Amino acid sequence: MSVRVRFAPSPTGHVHIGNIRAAIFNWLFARHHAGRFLLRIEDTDRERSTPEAVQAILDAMAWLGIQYDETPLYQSTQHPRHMEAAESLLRNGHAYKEDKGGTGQGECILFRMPGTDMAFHDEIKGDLSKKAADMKDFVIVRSDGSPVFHLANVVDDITQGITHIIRGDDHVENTFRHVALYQALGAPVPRYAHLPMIVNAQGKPYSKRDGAAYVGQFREMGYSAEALFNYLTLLGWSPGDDREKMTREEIISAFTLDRVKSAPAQMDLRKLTHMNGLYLAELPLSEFASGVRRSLSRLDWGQNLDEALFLNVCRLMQSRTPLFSQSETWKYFFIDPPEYDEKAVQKNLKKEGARTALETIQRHLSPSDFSDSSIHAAIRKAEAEMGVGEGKLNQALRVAVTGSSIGAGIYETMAVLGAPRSLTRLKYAIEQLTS
RNA sequence: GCGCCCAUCGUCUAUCGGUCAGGACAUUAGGUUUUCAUCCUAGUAAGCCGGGUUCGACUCCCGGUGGGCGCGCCA
Repeated sequence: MSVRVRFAPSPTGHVHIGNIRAAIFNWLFARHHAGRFLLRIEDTDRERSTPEAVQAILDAMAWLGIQYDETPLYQSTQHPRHMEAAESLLRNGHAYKEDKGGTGQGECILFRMPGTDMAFHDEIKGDLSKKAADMKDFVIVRSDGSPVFHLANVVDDITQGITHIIRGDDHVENTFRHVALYQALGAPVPRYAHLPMIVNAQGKPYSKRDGAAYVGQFREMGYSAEALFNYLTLLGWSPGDDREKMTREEIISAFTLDRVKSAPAQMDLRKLTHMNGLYLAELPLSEFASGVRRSLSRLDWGQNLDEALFLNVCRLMQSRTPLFSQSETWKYFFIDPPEYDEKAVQKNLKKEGARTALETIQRHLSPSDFSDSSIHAAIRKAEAEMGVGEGKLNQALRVAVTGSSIGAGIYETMAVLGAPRSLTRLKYAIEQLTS
């Protein structure tokens, strides 16, 4: 039988990283087995479900390249089927009506657990079982006539012909109920696989309070979809060898449920960031540029930048940019005069000999020949004239021209900046910032 | 409280009874470079505890401890 899996989020807010990881694992499983990956929007909670949240789910999936097969199923359209199932359970004695009282809400429908011990095989956790005494009957239809999650979820999975249910660890206990429902409904029980949770440094479920927790946030922070996808894949799973940075095809072909761990995994933003840097570095310039543009567009100085200059800056900075959002430190390339970092100025410019050094450099620099190699040569001459070692003048020059003590090679930086701007800044620094 | 699950460097992980317990991130020290980053080299760093089983346990079993999840007319 061919594999059919699904991602069944409820559209009640942003897309949590743990949820999207479940989607990724389902998708990987489907692709590995040449099966189908379906999307079901569990929008029965009318109070909390919103169209915006549905869109957020669609956006997150599209961004990460998790394509679903077939038309998405909206759970709210399945109400008749849910009720039909409840009626049939009522008829054959697997369910009964009762007024649980207390709040005077009237009668609801409860599912009658079989009263026997239960067991199922989890593809990740192995054989799991539970004693009859530890399982209670549960509500499947509220007194207001609406179906509860357990019923709707199982009925929809039957409707969609789901063969494998891959979901978060927090659903393990529900599985006994769901298996009983399948059996009472006379449907074949699917295979189950429960993914370990993603936790924070305290071992608690990873939440928005631990930094970024939603897919949209990672995107805003400048992570690339491929890097996030790859990293998430490594949380609770590994290919079995030392590979980490892998292409999608490699992951698909290596992905099996028996290699998924059952212990919770802690999110490590530093490792994600490192991996992101590897991905950004190998992006075609145009793609890197568009990621940066997206990030910069939020800044007051980041819009309508000179295209040729922008591309040159991207080319220069790409290999040292671990996050798109780090481009916010590139302001000095575009805005004159640059913002001078006080500490850098104190350390490199306000010192004995700085003025003379910069003046010497100024004399050797030729506005008509401003390639990085000729700038390089000019600096070497200045150093020779002053009797200092190679590279000794670089930092002072860097601070004078960019205002910052960090950046790409200063010769390349100046070449990108161009002679007029570089020389103007140098002149300004000599006159105003040295002492 | 009851039930279920989990446990290898700080973190993510490899190991499916015999390994100097490997890799990656982070970290430390060098090197390259012009600062930062990249890159290269090297280093520090792990089997929760206690019992068994076995010629031999990180690996299998039991107990303990710790942690997580569940116990809704939420999903």
